[in-house]
Amino acid sequence: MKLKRFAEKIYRLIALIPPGKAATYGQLAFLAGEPRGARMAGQVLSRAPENSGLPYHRVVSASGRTVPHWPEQRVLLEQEGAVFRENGTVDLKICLWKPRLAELQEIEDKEGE
DNA sequence: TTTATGACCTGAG
DNA sequence: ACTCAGGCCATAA
Repeated sequence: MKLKRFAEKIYRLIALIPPGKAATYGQLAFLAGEPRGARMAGQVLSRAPENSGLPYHRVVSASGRTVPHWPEQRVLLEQEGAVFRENGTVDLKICLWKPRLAELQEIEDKEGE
């Protein structure tokens, strides 16, 4: 299953997002090697295990919208210092995560495992 | 096989 | 600056 590997990458990427910052589904999908997989990324997260310790709350839509039916997400982000705008979206102008190349290379396929 | 449904994205207007 | 239609892609019915 290819999706499994995609999901794996997504998880590893999310683990890299620092507090106070946020990544978008499309961004993650792209970094995972699936430029048009934004939607799939969302799907992966929606089914992701709840208690894996990963900072799922640091993933928002490209417009900065938080997850529907999960108001707590905003609180978590604000506690870390993330900035929100009047319209209730994350201010990506400030909080968008910009990964360094070095970190990304760590993620590169490890085929097995 | 076809249709509906999302934790989506982008370009128009 | 915001809304929307159309495009996108895997899954479920």
